[in-house]
Amino acid sequence: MSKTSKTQFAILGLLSIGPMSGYGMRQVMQHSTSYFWSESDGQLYPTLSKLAAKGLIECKPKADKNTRDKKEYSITKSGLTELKKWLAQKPETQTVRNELMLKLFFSANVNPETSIEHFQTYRYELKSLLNQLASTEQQLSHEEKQSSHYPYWKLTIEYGLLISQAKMQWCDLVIDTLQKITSRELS
Amino acid sequence: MSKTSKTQFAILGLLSIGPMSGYGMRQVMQHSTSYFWSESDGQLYPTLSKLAAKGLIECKPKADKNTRDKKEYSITKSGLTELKKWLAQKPETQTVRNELMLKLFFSANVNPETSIEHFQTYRYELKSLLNQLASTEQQLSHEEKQSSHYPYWKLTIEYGLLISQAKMQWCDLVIDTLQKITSRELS
DNA sequence: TCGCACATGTAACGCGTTACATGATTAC
DNA sequence: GTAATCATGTAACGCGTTACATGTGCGA
Repeated sequence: MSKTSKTQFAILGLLSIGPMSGYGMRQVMQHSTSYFWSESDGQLYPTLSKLAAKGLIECKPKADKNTRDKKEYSITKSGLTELKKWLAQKPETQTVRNELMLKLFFSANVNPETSIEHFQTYRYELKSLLNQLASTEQQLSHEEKQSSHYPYWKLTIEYGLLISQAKMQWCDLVIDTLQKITSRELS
Repeated sequence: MSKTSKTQFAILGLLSIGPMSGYGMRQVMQHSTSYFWSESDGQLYPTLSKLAAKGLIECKPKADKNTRDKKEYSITKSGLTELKKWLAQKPETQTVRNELMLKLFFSANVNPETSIEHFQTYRYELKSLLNQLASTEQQLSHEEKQSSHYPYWKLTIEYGLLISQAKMQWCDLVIDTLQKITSRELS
């Protein structure tokens, strides 16, 4: 049943915040949602055209300034209705595919040192995500505190922080366990 | 670069544990890895044929008993080499797409009650996953303690437990925050 | 003037899900 | 006898990524 692409709703959602260009959407997603949602160009631009054709969004080419190719989109009434309809529906529980976990599950086939390296890299990646989230949280509490979106955005950041911290703790457990296997193998 | 399907490695990995039928793989995945990895029939069976054609796995039709259609596969030497090669490679950091989070991010557009319902459902789902993981952990410590896979399988379960608990705590935070918004709106 | 960020799009291609198709065996 | 489980497969279809294509404006 997960047939219909969610790209359209990601776009409608972003435009519910305010008018924006396709490029602007990419920027926002890269800086704010990348740890739980992202879109590629190949999805984004064609979907913008489709939504405009359906009348869910409108395009106002910025001819007023200096006629760059820039296209600014905004959400229409029917677009907002569609978005609200989707938001009211129960989120589908998606099938997960975590390669790191799949590898760990079969890692009895390789020496523990190999796995330890992977997890040290992973730990480092988690750390930089945590730093990034912390600075986004700071920024948010300064710039958006009055917005109706604020509590919701704050909750998503909270998710990122809590889950990443939990993953990091688990990472430490993994590294510790694997190191014990190594020393047991040596003795 | 994430072009090559990981289905083949999931299969090779399962066969590194022991000989198994396609159906058997489905069972194992459903019971042991579904919270971090799953395969659909449409991926599984064609990939089995491809791997057999490449000589990475072998098929021994169980003609000895009562000639059911059952096919038992086992991994070959070159298959094991391929698996180890993959395990040694750094896991790719995959792009995440979490619909629950995407909805939350835009939920200022709907009333908080709607979101609260979604999160109560989600919380319930997390709870049953936790129960399932706890019983799997019990089973594992009784049946597989001697296996070289044991520490690795235990770590994956630990992941499931820790992350699900963190998600549940966050869930409580979300529900609590949304309820405060509701009561503020009423006053 | 060179390279980067801005800015929009298209085409190819493989992946993965869903639904369909088929049939045997077992338990009630 | 009939429903559920065991068991294997195929075909259609859309989704999403990657790479390609193109061009502007700006700062070093």
